[in-house]
Amino acid sequence: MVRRNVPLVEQVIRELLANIDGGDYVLSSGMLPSEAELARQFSVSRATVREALSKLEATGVVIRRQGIGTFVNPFLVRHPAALQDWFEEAHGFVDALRHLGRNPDALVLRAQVQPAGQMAHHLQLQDEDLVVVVEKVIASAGAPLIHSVNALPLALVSEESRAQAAELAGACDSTYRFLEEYCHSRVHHQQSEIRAVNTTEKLAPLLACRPGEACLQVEEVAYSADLVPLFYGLNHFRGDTVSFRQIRRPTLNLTNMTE
Amino acid sequence: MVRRNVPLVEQVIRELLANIDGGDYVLSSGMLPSEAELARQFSVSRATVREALSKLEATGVVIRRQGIGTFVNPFLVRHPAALQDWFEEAHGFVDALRHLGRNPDALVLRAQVQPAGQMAHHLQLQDEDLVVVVEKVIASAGAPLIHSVNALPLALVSEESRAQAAELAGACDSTYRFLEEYCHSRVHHQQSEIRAVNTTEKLAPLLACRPGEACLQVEEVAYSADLVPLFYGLNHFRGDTVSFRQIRRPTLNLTNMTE
DNA sequence: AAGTGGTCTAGACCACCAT
DNA sequence: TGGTGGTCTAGACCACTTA
Repeated sequence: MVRRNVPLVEQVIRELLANIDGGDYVLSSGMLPSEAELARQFSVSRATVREALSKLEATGVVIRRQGIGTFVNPFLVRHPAALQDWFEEAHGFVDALRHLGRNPDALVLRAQVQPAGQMAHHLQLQDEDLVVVVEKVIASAGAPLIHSVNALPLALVSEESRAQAAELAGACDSTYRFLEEYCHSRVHHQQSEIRAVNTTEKLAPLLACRPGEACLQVEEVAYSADLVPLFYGLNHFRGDTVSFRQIRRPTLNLTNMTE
Repeated sequence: MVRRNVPLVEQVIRELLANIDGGDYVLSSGMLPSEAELARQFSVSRATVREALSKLEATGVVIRRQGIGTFVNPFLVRHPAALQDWFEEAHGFVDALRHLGRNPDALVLRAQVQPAGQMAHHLQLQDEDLVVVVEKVIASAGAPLIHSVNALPLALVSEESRAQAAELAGACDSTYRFLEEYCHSRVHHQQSEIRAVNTTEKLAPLLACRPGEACLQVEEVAYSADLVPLFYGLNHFRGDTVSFRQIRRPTLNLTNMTE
């Protein structure tokens, strides 16, 4: 059942990524062939090549300089992990840690169905609507790194799985995977709020640190493409061992018209 | 001396933003006119309209849904501040706070020229190379919110300003502005590392909080388009009053080919 | 002057969603 | 079925950088 219709742009992106990973371009000062040349190589129009390069530029893989050329982002070559950074892609922490070369274990503390309560408004639900809650600790090399609580509206779970939702969710090592598997939904974007807080008495033993130690709190809501809230998450990261790396770029770089 | 050649795409973006701000589209379920219709209205090709919409989509202003239409992001309507969020645009904290409706004051504690020392490697300098250092506290409504130390290579400062670099930098309320004004450089992107730390004895009085309180530490290096490090910054945010909001999206959403 | 990326056009067809 | 956004083309000219 291979009914595919892979867009040309995507094929071009794959080719380019493969060549970059293969080091073909990096050798010669990191410069890629010109857009016209790539269009010839791939037998596509220049517009298609440009579309592909735009996406690669948006993710920070390449850097384009007018009048000069397109280059592989040298920062990527030095820190290849940055590409799969949690902040760059909307994926789970477990995946992110795996990409970073760590070997994470997830310990599920709790997986149950309960009323949404305080989390209701984040998910646009009523207080008494049911959600699937999974609480877990993610550890690497025996040391706990992250404590997370995720809540997902029970109504999203497909009917045939709804009865065993808690068990299935507890067995799944990522909320994202659970959504795709049992809810037929994909995360389109995610809104996060990041704060620094002092570890509470309750949380400290779970993160194996002293109460009062600084930790990062990330509160997030994931949405589908049609803006339905998919899940709410409250995560705490050990401050001394976890940090976020992020590359920010001005996306809407309008020229200054006042003069 | 108004030598402008504003790209059509940019003019279209401005028009669209103005209409969105004016609420023209929001009324009718938030849907924008179709791409073909906009092309007619602005007398440009559909490709130009699409380019403009792509940029607006990348910044989260609009959401496009195939087969349906393009919509103003309803989240923006509810939280208009998110658009100018510090995390979305590579601009200074002072600007960001102003956009958020607060009225920030910057108190300069120190503005001097000194050897780069430990900051050298972030800026790709030698330890003894000189940098312009500005230390300040940013407060809103009398309460300190942010403590920041920024260091910028003296070599970047244009020759005629170099002698008074420290004074000029201290007088400038944003490193970004200083770079544009006296270094003829623009920030292209910025790499940040975000951690949670406990406030030190030294820092606490500057942020008017108790030692040990959790605060957000953001360490960042700004680069020009040609990857020259422009400045290094070490910032501390009061944990109880400041939080970062961020919208993350998977930028490179390749379809799964394994099947 | 030659080569690069940046902008723009006019037109075509496809995939998706509503009705 | 008709309208929407998604993909793609071929060709043109401009702006910028380097030599």
